[in-house]
Amino acid sequence: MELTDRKKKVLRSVVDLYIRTAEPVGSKAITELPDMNYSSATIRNEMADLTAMGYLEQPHTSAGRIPSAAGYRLYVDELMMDYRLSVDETKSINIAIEEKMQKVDKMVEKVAKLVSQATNLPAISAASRHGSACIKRFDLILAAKSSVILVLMLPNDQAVNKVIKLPLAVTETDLKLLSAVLNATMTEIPLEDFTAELMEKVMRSAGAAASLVPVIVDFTQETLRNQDSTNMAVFGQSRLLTLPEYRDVEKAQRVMASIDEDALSNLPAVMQNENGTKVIVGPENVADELKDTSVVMTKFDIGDGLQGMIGVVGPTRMDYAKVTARLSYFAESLSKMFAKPESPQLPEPVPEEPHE
Amino acid sequence: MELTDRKKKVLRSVVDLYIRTAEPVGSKAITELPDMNYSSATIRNEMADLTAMGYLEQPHTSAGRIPSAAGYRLYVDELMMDYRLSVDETKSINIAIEEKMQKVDKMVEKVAKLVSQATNLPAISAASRHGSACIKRFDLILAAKSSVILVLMLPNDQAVNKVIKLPLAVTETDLKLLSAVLNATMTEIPLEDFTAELMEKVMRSAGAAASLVPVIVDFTQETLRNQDSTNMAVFGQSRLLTLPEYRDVEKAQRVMASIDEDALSNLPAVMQNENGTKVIVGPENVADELKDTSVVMTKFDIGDGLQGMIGVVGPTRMDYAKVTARLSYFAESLSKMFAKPESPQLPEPVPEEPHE
DNA sequence: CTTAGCACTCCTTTTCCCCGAGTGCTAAGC
DNA sequence: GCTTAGCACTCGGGGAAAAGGAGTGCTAAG
Repeated sequence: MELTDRKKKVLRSVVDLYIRTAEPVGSKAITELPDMNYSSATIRNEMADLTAMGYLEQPHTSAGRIPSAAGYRLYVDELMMDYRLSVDETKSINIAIEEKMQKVDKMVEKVAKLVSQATNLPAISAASRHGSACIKRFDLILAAKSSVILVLMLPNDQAVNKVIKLPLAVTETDLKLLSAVLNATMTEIPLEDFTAELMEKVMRSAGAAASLVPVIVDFTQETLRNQDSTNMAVFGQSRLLTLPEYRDVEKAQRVMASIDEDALSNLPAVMQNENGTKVIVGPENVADELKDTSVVMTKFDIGDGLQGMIGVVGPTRMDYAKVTARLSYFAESLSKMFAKPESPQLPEPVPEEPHE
Repeated sequence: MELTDRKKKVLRSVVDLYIRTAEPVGSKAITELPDMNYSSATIRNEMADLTAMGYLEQPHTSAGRIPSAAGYRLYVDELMMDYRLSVDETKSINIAIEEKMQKVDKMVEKVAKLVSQATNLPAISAASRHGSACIKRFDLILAAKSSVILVLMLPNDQAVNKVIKLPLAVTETDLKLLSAVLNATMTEIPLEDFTAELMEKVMRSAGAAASLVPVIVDFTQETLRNQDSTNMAVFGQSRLLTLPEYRDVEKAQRVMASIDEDALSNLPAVMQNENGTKVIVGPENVADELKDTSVVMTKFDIGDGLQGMIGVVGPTRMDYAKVTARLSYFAESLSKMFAKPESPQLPEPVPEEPHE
């Protein structure tokens, strides 16, 4: 059977209405829509066809139709009208984002909260590294006779440090040498390249402070491993409960628990290879508990090799048009924000003045 | 009317049973308890008295009794039997805690998760600073001709850093001088002492690199402010939905939303002046939405002026004995864990020595 | 191809009634 | 005087039955 334009129009109407009302849509409701100059009988025939084609479902004989997963898919891919954000909406998103988000991990939490408020759905946000992290620079600071502070500089200009107690005294000159060696051999390389040979090579050229090398390498590897991990936050789970589909407590509980239990932890990885906004309709989810839950996600750029992601979780009946529009706008604004230098640069050069 | 021993015993039994069953408790159920050698009529009389005294309530005439807030209060303060943790329980808590918790903020999240799992209730955990934070040590590292890395060392050996772009070249010697000045004047002092005079004093002695001072001071203040803030995490909200009192979705939604909306953000402050475990019974909560929700909290010591707190949120009918026992054990184990030095302490900053 | 008409389905809501757990009171018993 | 057996009464919960109604598929006419 062919999917005529009229069938598409009917399908779109059914999805639109169902999104709004959460009730099965009957033929009469469709005829009452503007631009639908057919009788209910005609619509009924079309709906019967759409049901046969798998785009609609019937909860029971004497009920209206609801979209099937395939129906939603078609709707998302082809039928839904672009939702235009109102000036108010863009304004309030911008105001929300403007508030300072200093550290990336705090930012992740705040963004989740904002997105959740903007969509009235539980939101996830994450920051993860694409590609391997590396160390940009090593510094060794002599703190006292027998202890050294190791400072690792990451590509995003964050520093990680560790205090190392020494079994024997080291001179500042030793440390200079060692840090030169470290900076020459162990910077800009990914975790995988930290081989035993590399370590030996470093140790040979490390001179008096060679005994420090194993500790340093260990800590460096650990740091890189941590860097590769993803930072995720979820917010607003309770909003699920405002929706009629989650009147059923059991169902709500299952979904919320599976959100807690990291059912979504693979999303950042999934987004890696996606562009734009991705919609996962109900059964397309891998996790069983989310089979009747949809996920909409989009990514944004944090810079420094960090990849941001925001998304929401909601019922398959979710206002995809509105949600994708808002998410995209969020992502865009965030990308812009991170593109701007976050902290004010030093003021114009001032000529040194003589003083005291 | 006097609260005889028998009345207390009856009250305790009612609370115990109601905690277990979530159903109003009738006189017959009480008589069936071991150690209750009275007829149901006698118990009925006692229960009528307890109701008159305000410790019990009757949902409707022909139903059993449920404890009132006052009843729970009395139960928590005087009547409940100590719950002894089984070896299995202590073991599993210890195993859970043993997993490395490196950074304090990650730790906060993990602990919330663990507590939630151990109690089957939503858990809150927080780390907050009592008393003012300070900087333990400043380091300036010359990264390139015109950029300097500022590393602030906090008392807990965490490092915070910032890259400062310079308007003009600075020598390593300039930086040595500046960092010596900073370490001499700006370490170990709280945020409040960062006055304009202090800054001027530093600038006068800072030499060639004086233009860096404002940026450094700004960043330092910001860092200290951040340190003062409380780090909180909530986990396991969905567990509320497993309890019969939250069959009512509206109610669950209200409670969960108010947890999200920081209704609990004052808890760390409240705990400041408390010792041991604090139980807030339903209506004792300030927030209206939590009037029929109880909170149990306890604190633990992280060291370095950081105060940890863990707590759970649940129905007024909550197994206070079990929950307080588990929380206390958690707190104890965590305090112990943080008492072990995780990393060697940083020695005093040493006066600069001539080198090269 | 469209549409009015109609019989039919079956879910939802409402109503009604019964059941029984639990009560308070009274009077008898220890 | 405290305890307890007995009893009439209350009232919510639950299930069956009935009413209501939205929506369907089919047929036949336009």
